[in-house]
Amino acid sequence: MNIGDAAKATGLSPKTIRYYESIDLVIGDRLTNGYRDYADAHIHKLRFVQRARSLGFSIDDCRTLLSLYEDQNRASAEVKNVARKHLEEIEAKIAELQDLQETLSHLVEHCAGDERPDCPIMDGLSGTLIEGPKNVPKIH
Amino acid sequence: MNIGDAAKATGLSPKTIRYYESIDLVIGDRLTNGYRDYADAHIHKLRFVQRARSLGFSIDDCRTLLSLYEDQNRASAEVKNVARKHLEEIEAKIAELQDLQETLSHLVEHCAGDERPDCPIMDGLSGTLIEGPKNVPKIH
DNA sequence: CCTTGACCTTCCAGCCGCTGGAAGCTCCAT
DNA sequence: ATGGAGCTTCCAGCGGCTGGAAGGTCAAGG
Repeated sequence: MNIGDAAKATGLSPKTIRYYESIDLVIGDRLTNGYRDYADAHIHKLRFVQRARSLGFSIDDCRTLLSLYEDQNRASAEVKNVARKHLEEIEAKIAELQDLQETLSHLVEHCAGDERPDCPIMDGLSGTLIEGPKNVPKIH
Repeated sequence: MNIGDAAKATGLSPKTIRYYESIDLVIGDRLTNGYRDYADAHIHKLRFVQRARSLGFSIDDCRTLLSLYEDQNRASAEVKNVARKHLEEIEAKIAELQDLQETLSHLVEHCAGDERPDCPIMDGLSGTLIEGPKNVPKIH
């Protein structure tokens, strides 16, 4: 199976599959013409990574999870640790965003939103009303 | 006021202040020795940006907000639009993360987390249990 | 047999918002 | 005069891809 079909089978883009190879995450075979070739085992791994990524696991976590996936003798505790740590990060992130949401929604609610220049949002940003979280979140 | 003091006064790092200059966001004066020099107006702008960033506004939003900040005749509606749009992004992000949280916490809860290899988390990642969001979030 | 076009290959650059580090300059206190 | 702190510029790297250029390969149709 060449990379285009592998892409369709996994929900990843060919670019992403090549990228995963370049970082030694999932490496397919090669045909004599230089084309990549993916067997079922590769497809399973790629799909595994796709799912882990869609749950927000980092590439590094995926690496760990893949090696546990391959390991017949793994302890489920190891998997659970990785997942729980990630879950905690997500929960922390949610809390952080909820803080922002609260501050912002207060500001937005109190802004008339008309043609006049007076604006509590601007006042908030100019003044010392805001004591937000230290780490600025990124929205993507 | 040189860049180090400006950094202390604004909560930004000197690096960040230089970066903001490099992207034409906030530009200070220069002394004859080449050192940057910041007056009160610059400090206010930098602090404004610092607060906007800590609320999660993008640099581009900051650019817009700064120009509204400078504009005596702005309509508060314009500010409100920027803020509301950002608020909506935050809310969308929260919803997305809550989806992940739910999926992940189910998986984690059902994993024994002992020395045996059987693991519902792995089953979830290998199988088709997960139909997560399309856009993978980033946690930072 | 030749062309077309879809696929494949590699490599380099860019996204965001900084941050680290190197190399070199200036200033101030001793 | 010297040392060290702080300033300057420039380049590279973080994560996780994505876009695009330049070129090789393959299968179908004329």
